[in-house]
Amino acid sequence: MADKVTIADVARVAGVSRQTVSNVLNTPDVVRQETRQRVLDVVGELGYRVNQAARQMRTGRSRLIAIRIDPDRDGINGSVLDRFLHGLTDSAARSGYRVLLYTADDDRSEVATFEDLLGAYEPDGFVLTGTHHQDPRASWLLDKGVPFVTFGRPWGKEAEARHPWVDVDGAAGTAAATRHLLDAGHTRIGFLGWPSPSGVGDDRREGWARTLAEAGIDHTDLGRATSDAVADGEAAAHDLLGSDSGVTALVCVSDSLAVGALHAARSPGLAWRVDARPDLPIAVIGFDDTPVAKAVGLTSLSQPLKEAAASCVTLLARILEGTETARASAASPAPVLLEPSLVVRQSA
Amino acid sequence: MADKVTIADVARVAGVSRQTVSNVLNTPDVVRQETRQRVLDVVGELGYRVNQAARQMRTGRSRLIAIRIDPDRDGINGSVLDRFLHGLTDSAARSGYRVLLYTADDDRSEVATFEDLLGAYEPDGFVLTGTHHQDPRASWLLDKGVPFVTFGRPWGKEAEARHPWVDVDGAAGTAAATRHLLDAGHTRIGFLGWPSPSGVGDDRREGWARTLAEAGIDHTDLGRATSDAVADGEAAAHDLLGSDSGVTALVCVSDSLAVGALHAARSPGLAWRVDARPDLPIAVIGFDDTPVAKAVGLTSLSQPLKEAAASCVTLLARILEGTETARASAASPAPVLLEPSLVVRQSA
DNA sequence: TCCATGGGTTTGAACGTTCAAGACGAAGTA
DNA sequence: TACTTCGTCTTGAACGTTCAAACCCATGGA
Repeated sequence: MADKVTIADVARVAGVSRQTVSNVLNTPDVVRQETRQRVLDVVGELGYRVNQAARQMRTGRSRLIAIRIDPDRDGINGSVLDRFLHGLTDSAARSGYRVLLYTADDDRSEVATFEDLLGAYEPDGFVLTGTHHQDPRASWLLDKGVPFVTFGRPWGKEAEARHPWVDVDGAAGTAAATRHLLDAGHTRIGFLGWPSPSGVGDDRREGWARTLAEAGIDHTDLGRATSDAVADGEAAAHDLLGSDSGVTALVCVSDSLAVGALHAARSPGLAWRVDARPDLPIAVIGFDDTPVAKAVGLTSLSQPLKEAAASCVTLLARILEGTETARASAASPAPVLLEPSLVVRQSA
Repeated sequence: MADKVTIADVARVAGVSRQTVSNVLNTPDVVRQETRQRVLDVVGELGYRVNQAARQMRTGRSRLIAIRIDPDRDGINGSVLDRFLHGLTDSAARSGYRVLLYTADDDRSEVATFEDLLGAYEPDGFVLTGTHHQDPRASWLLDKGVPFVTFGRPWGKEAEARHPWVDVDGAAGTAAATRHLLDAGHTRIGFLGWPSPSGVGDDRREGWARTLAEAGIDHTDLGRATSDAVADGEAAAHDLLGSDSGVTALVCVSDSLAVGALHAARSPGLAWRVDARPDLPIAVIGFDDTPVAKAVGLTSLSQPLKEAAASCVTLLARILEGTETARASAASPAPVLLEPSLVVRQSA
């Protein structure tokens, strides 16, 4: 029973032509103040809303931003994307865009989905997450001239400046965490990370290594690398804490590994460590400030996801609102690098 | 540089009319086999994809399903929606639909968003989550004749049969959990829930109460109600375990409360309980099988979110594909009630 | 007086698709 | 033979919007 008010209805009631109504909505400055007001009144009165499909057909702009929603890999980190997505939807709406979801199992099928979407729904732009070395998705979009922003910097060096991106400074985060531990009196501070090469993982490791180096502490053999599962974190932490490295604190690349490390630190087999330094209980810091961290009292680094999402929208909108020429030329907006913040809880 | 292949291009190359191409795609049976094949070949060759905007303008169907993405209230439960959303996007794609996101702070603003979306993007249907008593959203959509499905049954009795819904049987879940505890030898089994009235909360409480009653156990004073936060769960569990109720196990309405209960059960102040029955360590079972549950070894009830999402899409698609008559008449498809499954971990 | 200027408005056309109606030939029926 | 039916295909028109161009009228300068 929806009445379906069209621009022609508004025009008729307001006693003007279709085009004038269109002008009131799109380029108000070319319409006489008096007429403009009259039209706006009628628009409100009839509850007119511009039909996207028709507008899109004429202008080629859908006001749609597409983003992929991941299957939560192994649970814990899932909520990060969730929060980012919420921020994105919110910011996009404020800029007059809506968010369209899609899924894909790997890069190849994601590119196939690009083609599908561009052919059918014609989203104005994409937001890519989880960028990695030699990411074929970015190059494909660049190649086709499709506007996009990545949440995650381009890890391949050469592609660096070729598209806009937003990222969180992982190294700055782990550096802050390491300083926090140094301030608490720890000197032998270990790191639980992911195997290299991993853009995100290497970045986070570097902040820890740099900070220890600055403090004049040799970090040789204080690092471990493993895949991102709680059990792996526990094993690696056991290995590190059980050795004669003297480690009393751990910075971890993720909350998953940190939760594992916490288990290890509290395990009976390592009770002697606690007895050895009762003034310095083993400290653990995670990354991402997931709900799990909150639940188990894990100190962790929180990413400003809302801001990151807002930046993505801002950058994308800037490209989309830019002239065709500006879009074609490679003048992509400056990247945005945000700082995570340390949320201190019981674990450190 | 995208070529933008239209139906006219395909028609020209294949040597037929626009309409024939359209028929090949929409009603293949009216086209001669030979012609059909020729057209399909050209479609593949040129990489033609039907333009949604144009199709939508003509047919009034957008092939878009809208759903709200919540701000994760307080963390732990957030990932439930996340997983549901992924399943929804996946199932929708298989049925030829895409998922459009929106946000809203409360029911009123959500209804306002309905109007906005229906006026502009014209989604074919909505999926509502978090249904509750006297939900104004469902009535508004019913009123306007907009197709929708709710994930969560209608809790107001009278509205019961008026729209299709999908839900997970909370009572069946807590009943299974309670039986699991009974089988393990527990008899004094407590329940940590939310204050009544709460559709979901009352339903889950009922499964516990019923099962105890069936086992001939009086559950008076074995239940507690509190808001959904870890600290609240801990306090309530303390209260219940500390009393002389003899409680040795807890079924909880959510993982948040269960995590709190776990803390309480392990707290030094209650060590005497463990000593009293060393054969029966205090058991805790949560609800939702969140990443937190997995991380802390909490036994929990897992909702079949993928199936739930698939059912939502199926029901919605059935309405949308139905004839106009069927849509107008109140013959809404039968509701779907799915069973959660118990994931057993260390805590019970 | 005539023409150029420019602000404000209107008119036709087009975007790509599908609906409704019709055209055409072959085959069946009276 | 003529009329109907059927399968296959084609032709205008329409969905609601915006672009491009034209129109109208008041103003001002030559």
